[in-house]
Amino acid sequence: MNELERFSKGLADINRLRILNLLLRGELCGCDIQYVLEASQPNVSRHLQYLKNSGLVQDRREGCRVFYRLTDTRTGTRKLLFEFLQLAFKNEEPFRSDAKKLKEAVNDGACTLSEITDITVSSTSRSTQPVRT
Amino acid sequence: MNELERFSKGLADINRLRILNLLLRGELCGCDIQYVLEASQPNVSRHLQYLKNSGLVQDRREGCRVFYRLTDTRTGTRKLLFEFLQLAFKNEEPFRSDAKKLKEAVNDGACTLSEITDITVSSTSRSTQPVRT
DNA sequence: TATGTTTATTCGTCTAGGCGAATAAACACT
DNA sequence: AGTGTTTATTCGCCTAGACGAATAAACATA
Repeated sequence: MNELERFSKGLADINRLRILNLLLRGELCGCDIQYVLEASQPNVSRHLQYLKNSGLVQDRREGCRVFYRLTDTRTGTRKLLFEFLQLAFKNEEPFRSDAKKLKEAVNDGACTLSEITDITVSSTSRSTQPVRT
Repeated sequence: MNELERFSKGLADINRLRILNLLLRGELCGCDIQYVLEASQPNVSRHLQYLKNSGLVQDRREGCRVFYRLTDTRTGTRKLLFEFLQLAFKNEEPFRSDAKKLKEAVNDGACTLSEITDITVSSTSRSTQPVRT
């Protein structure tokens, strides 16, 4: 399967689009994604694996958490794709409310957010321990 | 289903991507699309219906032929999407060879091509009758 | 070792959507 | 009416992929 086809199939689900929308704001751990999407844990995990296999997302383990981030947003087809998505997400639901909810979660002390691009976060809002169960 | 999701599902098949690649060159009738893709007639027709339902393609009947074209490439999310696709198709197979084959078909006297954007066509190459069975 | 947290996988189930063969439908032309 | 061209749909079949429940696995820490 060629690259563009893999990317396109990666986008072909509303939950995966919502995840990409969140990851455009920076690296996130699985539990925060799950919190924003209000989806089941296996659901979020499965879609994250699908996105990894599509070549759109990478991950990194840190203790018992896994952090997910977009793959190489600076070159090639992915760069163009992420630029398109950034604009397409901007004014459509549920992407707007998801972004809002993510911002509030971060302010409430969500797991972690490195490299915030689109929303402003005070440095005191970061914690190593989550506030939610 | 929201607009971005419909568009994304519209892209999630290699034959539909190949069709969009051709339609980026201009309006085309079904038989020419079928000729370039070397797919079965029901296959091409089904994917064209899917693209119509996704809101990416429109059609227009003219006699016993139906001509397909991209929907409103000049505004909103579609404009951005088609700009992305135009670049993404540029250097990847099978989109390059499809474009080449389309160009040759047009020079050989394919059905019709209005509004050529990417390839040059001599005015004498257009005919109302197809050369192929 | 025992417990809690986070993530991944397996299982069974279901639906969307892929395919070609065959048929129908729309249209042109004689 | 009859024939040919082009497009759409139906049929039966099959696979990919969606889902939650349950379980396993990875890790931290008491």
